[in-house]
Amino acid sequence: MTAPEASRDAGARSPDLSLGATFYARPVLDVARDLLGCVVRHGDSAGVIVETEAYHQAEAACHAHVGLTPRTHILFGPPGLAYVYRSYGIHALLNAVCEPEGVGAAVLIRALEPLEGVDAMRARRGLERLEDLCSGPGKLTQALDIELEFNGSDLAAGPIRIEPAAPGWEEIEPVAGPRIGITKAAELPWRFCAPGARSVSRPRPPALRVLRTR
DNA sequence: CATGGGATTGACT
DNA sequence: GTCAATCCCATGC
Repeated sequence: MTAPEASRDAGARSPDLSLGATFYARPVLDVARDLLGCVVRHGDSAGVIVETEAYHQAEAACHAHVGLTPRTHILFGPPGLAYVYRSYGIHALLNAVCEPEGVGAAVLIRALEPLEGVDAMRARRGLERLEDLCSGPGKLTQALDIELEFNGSDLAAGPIRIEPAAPGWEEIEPVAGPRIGITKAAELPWRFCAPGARSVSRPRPPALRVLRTR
């Protein structure tokens, strides 16, 4: 995939070991791939990112495509902020603002592998099975208690934090496919999944289905 | 000010 | 596979 060495060097870490603004200031496709394996933490719960999607103002599926509005201004702001919005009137979806300030782009966090605080996740989701807790963009925000109030918050400073991937993730080749649930620019292969992950949302990319038969 | 669409999920057929 | 639930906000009258 991308050059992991260059990405790691470019992705400066803040003192608390969260990923810093220079990590997010890069091309949104690079960030979407490099976020696989990173850890989203909020309160006592945390999970490993196993699925992302990239959005950029140049294509119509991105909220920033319409330009600068009260709703989208966060997307054009400094990289490394959280963009949280309500989807279908029901779910809060978590994004990481990317590219330099002035460019509207973000990575949607679509699925996590539960890592810590699993019982709290179960309580908030009202479900038991591990694979059902964070296997979707609306599920993971419910599991981690992420709501609209965190829109514009700093993903390095918290309260929601994204931490670097554990060693070894830079060698993992993401499975790319078309983005899910959109009608515009649906042909772009800007969805990225970690191969072998059990908590990827549906529909699973064909490449993952093959890996999981037997 | 009214309207309509959307980056979803879960229940049901 | 189909469909309803339900809310923010952009757009247009």
